[in-house]
Amino acid sequence: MEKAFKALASTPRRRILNHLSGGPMTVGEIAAQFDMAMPSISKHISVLHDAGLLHRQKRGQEVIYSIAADNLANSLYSFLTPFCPEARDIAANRKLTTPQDNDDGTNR
Amino acid sequence: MEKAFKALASTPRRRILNHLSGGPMTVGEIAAQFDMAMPSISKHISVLHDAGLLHRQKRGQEVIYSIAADNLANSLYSFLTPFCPEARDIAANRKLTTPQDNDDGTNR
DNA sequence: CTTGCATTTAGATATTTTCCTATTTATGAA
DNA sequence: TTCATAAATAGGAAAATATCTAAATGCAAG
Repeated sequence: MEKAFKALASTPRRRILNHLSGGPMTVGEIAAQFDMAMPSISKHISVLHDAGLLHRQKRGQEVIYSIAADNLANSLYSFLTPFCPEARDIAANRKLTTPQDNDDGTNR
Repeated sequence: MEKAFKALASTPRRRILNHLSGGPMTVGEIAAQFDMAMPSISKHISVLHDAGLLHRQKRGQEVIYSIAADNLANSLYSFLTPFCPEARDIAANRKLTTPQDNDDGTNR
């Protein structure tokens, strides 16, 4: 959870997540949205992936990332629950409604 | 929201929030839980307060802080909604169930 | 095998954050 | 007023983060 919060503490990284909310994208497609050198974007993406917030899938020479919605929600909900107990309710039945949940073992 | 995420990205600050989940406390009471110099704690608290995550109330020479549960929930929920739409439901009726919501204008 | 494209890694530098000690401010009590 | 206590501010050193350019890696096509 530590990693998730660190990952979310950066505006570029939150913007990357927002772009990805439209669906899976390659690194190049993400980078095209930013006025930032490719390696910097790549680093941000890897921080998000390291935090378990992104899924990763290779297709040829491209790498496609998508939001790990489940883990994103888990991190925030489980943090929030002690302060705001009714968050538990939604956390409980989240699995029923969350859309994407594909996976990959391709860890570098 | 930027400030809230930055504030939450620190382990000591999240620990402070956890301590405060037990109820309002003075700076000294919080500091007693940490192996860290008082000014450092004071700074962490002020970062949390700046982010709107803590309420502040003076009583004599003491300053009492408490969790601004509403804003904490708001920040996280509103961020999460695009990725996890069902979060909206809980966000909508949150006001009905959230416990503490006292306020103070004492802004430094 | 060589070339080209997508992505990542390395290394350097600038900025930001963290945490300390010393000092200041604000309040209450003698 | 003077002294003591709670909290905040100031200033500085050390560590972490962000970003760049240059180089390396992985894959596919000719």
